[in-house]
Amino acid sequence: MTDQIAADRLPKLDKLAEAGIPSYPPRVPKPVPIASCLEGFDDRHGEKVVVGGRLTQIRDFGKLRFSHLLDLGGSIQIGFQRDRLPEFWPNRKLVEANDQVVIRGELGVTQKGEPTIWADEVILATKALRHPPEKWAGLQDVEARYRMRYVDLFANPEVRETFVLRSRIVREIRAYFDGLGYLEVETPMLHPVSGGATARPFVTHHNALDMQLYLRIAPELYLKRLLVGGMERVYEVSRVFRNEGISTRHNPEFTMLESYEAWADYADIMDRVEGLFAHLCDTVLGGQSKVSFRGAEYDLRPPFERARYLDLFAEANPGVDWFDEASVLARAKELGLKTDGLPLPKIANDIFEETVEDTLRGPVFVHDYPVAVCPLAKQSPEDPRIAERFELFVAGMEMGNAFSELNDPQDQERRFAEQLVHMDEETPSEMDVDYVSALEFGMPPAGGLGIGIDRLAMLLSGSDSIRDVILFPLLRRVDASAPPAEESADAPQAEPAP
RNA sequence: GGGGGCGUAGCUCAGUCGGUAGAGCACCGGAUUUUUAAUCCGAUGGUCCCAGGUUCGAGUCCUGGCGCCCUCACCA
Repeated sequence: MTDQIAADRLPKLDKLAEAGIPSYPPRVPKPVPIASCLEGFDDRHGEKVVVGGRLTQIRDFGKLRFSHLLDLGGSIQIGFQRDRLPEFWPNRKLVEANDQVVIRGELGVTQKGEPTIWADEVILATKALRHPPEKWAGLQDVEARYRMRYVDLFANPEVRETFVLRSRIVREIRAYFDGLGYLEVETPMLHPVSGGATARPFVTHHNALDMQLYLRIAPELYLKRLLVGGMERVYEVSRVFRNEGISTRHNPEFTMLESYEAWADYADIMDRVEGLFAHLCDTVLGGQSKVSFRGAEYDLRPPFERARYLDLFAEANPGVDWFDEASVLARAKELGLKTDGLPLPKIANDIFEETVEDTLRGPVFVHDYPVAVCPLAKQSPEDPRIAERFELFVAGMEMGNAFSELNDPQDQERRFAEQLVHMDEETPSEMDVDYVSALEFGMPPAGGLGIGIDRLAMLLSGSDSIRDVILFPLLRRVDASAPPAEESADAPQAEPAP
C-alpha cells in the first residue's frame, strides 16, 4: 500500500519554485474534453486546442518527448518538441507522470499516424507527490483499490466506466419516473421507530432531544404517509442502512429506489418495472438488452417471465404444504434448516429461499406470496392466505420487491402486532403508531416498488461484487489512532427501548 | 461469527529443503527527433503486515494478533 510520499518528488517542488513555476496554481486555462478533440480528427490538423488531465507514460527521445494525457472521457498522445517549447524545455523533467497538466497545442499526427497534440505551452496544474501505479498491470491489489478508489479510478479504465454507468442508471431511473409524473422526494434518514423492512438498524442518539434514533432501513413508511397527504406518485433514491453482514452482495449502506403510485396495484407495478427495464435497455445499454453476469447471459428486455410463489414452492418441494406445520417442519429438517423458536411462515419461506431462489435465472416475477411473510402488502380478495406481492429475480438475486400496499389501518395494526409477538433483533422493536394513524386518515389504493440500485448496477456492468459498484465500500479502518470500538459516548449501541 | 486463502520495493510479482532479499515497471543519472508496455547503459530503492516462539540461523516453521479476498450463515 502506498503510504509514503515518493521521496524523489519532494525536491521537485523546490526546483519548480526556483524556476518560477507554481506547483499548485489557483487557476489554469480551462481545457476541453479530450474526446471532443478526437471527433473528426482527420479534418482538423493544425487546429489549436487546450486539453487537461493526468500525464502518463512519458517517453523521451532527446529533443522529442511523447506522453499521454488522460481525462475522464479519453486519452490522447502529447508531443513535446524542444524547438516548439524553448522556455519549457529546460524544466521538462519537473513535470512528470501523474502530474495534472494543461496543454495548449495543435492537433496533428506523428509519422506513424497517431493522433497527437503538439504542445505549444505546458502548464503544470497540480504537482503529484506520489508515483502512479504500474503502467501495464495498473492497481490490482483489491484492498488498495477499495481503500484508494481515487487511484483505482484513474489507473483502471474499466472502473471509471463502471461508475459512469452507475451514474447513468440512476439518471435514467429518475428520467423514467419523472416522465410518468412522479415527484422525487426526500424523507428522513433518522427514524424514531425503525420500520418498513426486517433488518437490524444502526442505532444513534440525538443529544438536544435526548432521543434514540435509527438510521433508516427503508423509506417505505414515510413515502406512504405522502400518499395519505395526496402526493399521488412519489419516489426516492434512498441510501438505507442495515447493520448486517458484508458480502459480495451486501454493504451496510446501500441505495434503494422506492416508488409509490396511487390508484395502482401490483399488476400495474409489474408494468412499471418492465417499462423501467425497457427504458434502461434503450438508454443505458444503448438499445442492447443482453448482459453477461457471473458467467451467464441475461436478456433484460421485457416482457419478463412470471411464476406464482406457491407453484415454484410446490415444484421444488413436492408434497410439502406451505401452510401445514407438520409438512413444513419435516421438510425443514430434511434440508437442515433452523426451526427453533421461529414462526412457521418464516420457516416455510426459508424453505422457499433455500430450494427456489438460487435456481431463478430470470428475469422473472415471482408473485402472490403468502400473506404471513408480507406485513405491508394487501391481501388477495380471492384467497385471504395470499398477498398481492411480487419480487423480481435475476441471476438468483432479488432485484426488486413490490406489492399492492396495505391501506387498511386495522389490518395493518394487527400485522404489526403479529410481528411484535415473534420479535427478534431484526423485527421492529415497537409499533409505528403514527403510521397506523396516517392510514386511518385514508391512503388511496396504491402500488409500491423497491429496487436495489447497487445490484442493478452489478447486473448492468457485469460486476461480481457489490463493492465494485460502490465507490467507497465499508472497510475496517486501519489507522492506529482509531478509537476503541467499545467506547463511543455519543452513539450508544444499546438495545432499543421497549 | 464458522471454514479456506492471501499479506515481500512506489506498482505487478518471484523467492526451491530454513542458509547473503530478487525481477519487471516506476523513480534517479546518461544516450536518443517518431515512441506509444519505446529502446540501450548505469545507479538507487526493503518494518518480507505486527508481536512473540523454535533454531547456530526465519520471508520460509510454530503461536497469537491485524488487514483483505473467497465461502457459509444472516440479509437486499
